[in-house]
Amino acid sequence: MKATIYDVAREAGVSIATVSKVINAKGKISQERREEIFAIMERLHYQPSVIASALTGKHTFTLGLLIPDIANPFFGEVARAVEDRGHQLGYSVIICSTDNKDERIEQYISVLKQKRVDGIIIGTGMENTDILRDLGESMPVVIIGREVSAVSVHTVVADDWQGGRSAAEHLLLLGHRRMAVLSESLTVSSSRERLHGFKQRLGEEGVMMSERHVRPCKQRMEDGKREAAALLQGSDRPTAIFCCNDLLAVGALQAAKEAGIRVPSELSVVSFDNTILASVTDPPLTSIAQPMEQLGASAVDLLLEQFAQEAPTVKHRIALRTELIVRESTACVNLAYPIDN
Amino acid sequence: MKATIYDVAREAGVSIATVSKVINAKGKISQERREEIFAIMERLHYQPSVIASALTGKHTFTLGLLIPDIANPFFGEVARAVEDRGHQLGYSVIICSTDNKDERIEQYISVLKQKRVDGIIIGTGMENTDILRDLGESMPVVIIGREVSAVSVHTVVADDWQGGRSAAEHLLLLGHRRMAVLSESLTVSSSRERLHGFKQRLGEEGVMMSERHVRPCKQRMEDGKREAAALLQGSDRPTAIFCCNDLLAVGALQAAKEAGIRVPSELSVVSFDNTILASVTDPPLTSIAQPMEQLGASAVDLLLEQFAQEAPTVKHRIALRTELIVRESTACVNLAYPIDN
DNA sequence: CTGAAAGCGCTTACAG
DNA sequence: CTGAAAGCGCTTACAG
Repeated sequence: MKATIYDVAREAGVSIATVSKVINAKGKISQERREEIFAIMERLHYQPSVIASALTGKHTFTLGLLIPDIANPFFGEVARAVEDRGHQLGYSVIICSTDNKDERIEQYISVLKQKRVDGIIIGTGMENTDILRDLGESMPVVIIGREVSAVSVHTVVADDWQGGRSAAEHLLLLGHRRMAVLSESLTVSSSRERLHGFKQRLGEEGVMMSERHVRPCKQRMEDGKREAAALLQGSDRPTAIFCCNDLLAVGALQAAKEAGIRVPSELSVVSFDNTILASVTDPPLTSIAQPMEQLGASAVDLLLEQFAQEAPTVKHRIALRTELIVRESTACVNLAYPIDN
Repeated sequence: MKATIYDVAREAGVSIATVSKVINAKGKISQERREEIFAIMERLHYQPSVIASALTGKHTFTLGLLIPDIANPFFGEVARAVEDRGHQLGYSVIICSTDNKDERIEQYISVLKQKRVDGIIIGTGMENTDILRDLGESMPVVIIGREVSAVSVHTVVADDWQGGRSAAEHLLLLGHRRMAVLSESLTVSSSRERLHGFKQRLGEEGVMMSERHVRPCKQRMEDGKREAAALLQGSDRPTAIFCCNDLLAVGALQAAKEAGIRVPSELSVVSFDNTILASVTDPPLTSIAQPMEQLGASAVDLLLEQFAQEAPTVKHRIALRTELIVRESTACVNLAYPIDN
């Protein structure tokens, strides 16, 4: 049988209260006793039960992580960062892939509450933000990777606006003037910000994009491919496309290939996220890197911070800088290739 | 405050035992009482505490999943499958990325034990298999994706041997005779099996591979690239390479590109796993697909099965069929390109 | 510095 | 069909 605190106490000839104190480094216990008790715990392979101590009001040392899909490389990397920071600090993480479905979200939240997790990190989209509001009132929460302005919670995001600007900046420097954007759904704040930053930077140089050059897509690769194909057959074909995530950029690459348009000599492509996908395509993608490690780590820190304070405090919003990673999908506008038919 | 079983009992004018029985559908409770109590639970938003019921000897409804790295797309997909099957059956999963380090493995196992998870799925490599043996004796365990023959535990794997044969078969049909392999570390059983199946099928057609055409690599892409580059500069350059995972194949593609060798016209590449990476490269990779969903689901089923039976039973070993997915990285040996210098 | 006792929110024989 | 009571393995005032 597994040893309990009673076994340790009996063996040491003390009360379980004393053992509990040495385990938790509370109260004053004489040095000798402490060492003796540690020795006994070791000998009996005693491991305190997290279950029992959680029931007594302490933490479960478990966190919930809600994301759209753990199989998506971007969220996989974020999850790894959350896991690592949590592990360092003594917390485990339960993964919850929601597919952005409110129903799954509510199911998962209900389970996490029943398991009394200490806090929840939310990286998933949802229709009904009331879910979030209620949740935020009943336990520590932090949102990662997006804004939900309707609700007041701690938030950590990449600086999407600045990322969009960097993408524009890079392309402008390469001489591009006729550009297009493959964006995600514009109901997502991060997509809006990326687009906004991109357009704004263009505007500063007097460069305008026609509305039909801005194409919102669903998350998937095929969508990116289809929209990019449409973009590439117009007579005012863009010389550069800014894609709001790596998957979309892969689609753009494929569309260009099918249309017989070479990247980067005839078309530059900049993507966003810089997941492993960006380094695997041909050509490898120039991409705006999100600091996924920091994103995950900060989210955990912000969450644990809330355990400490009793009163609800002002909600933080952390925006982390993105970084332009130049690979081979971008080049100077090449005038040798006429772009007007 | 959150409602407890006492609140429900008081409200219903019954004992907590009765409430407990209706929650767990145990014993005989009159239909009326049952319905009345359900109504009250609903009204009070009562949710039973998993913590408390776990302490009383019941399940925690939580599983541990040990894998090398959740950020690796292959394991991301497996994790998603495990999560989904678990969720269906009422279980949550805690992710544990081990980096294949025994130290991390032991830390995680210790945490999982303290949290009294109901079982552990192991998809990670380890040096010291004693860890596994001990673990298997103290709680339900299933190994996924590899064999650890030294220890008797339930196992679910892809049929790696058959997968290796399929790869060989495909290449033979395309007329290839001079082939090479980029394998993972041969200490991993699945790699050995893939290689073995591949060689064996070749042998059946009287095709031999020289020893220097079999190159074990570490997991990483750069490794694959370096080894492939070495392979491609010999005078007896292979016309086809079988890569034991997608990442290695990406490396091979890159090496070929740098050497100015075209895929598939001058070199065919077959990979293994069929993760998202295989569909994103240029050309997209012909790959031996592992049934990742089934792998995950079967692992969960095999684990839960163990909760039912008291006595340790014969250990199962499930090998799931792989499937050849033909994309554009393979083609007939092209005699137009002389391969001998 | 140490311990007795109550309590966390449940489940499970057992008795009626 | 229903309930009283013990117990799961801890922590926490409180008293000494």
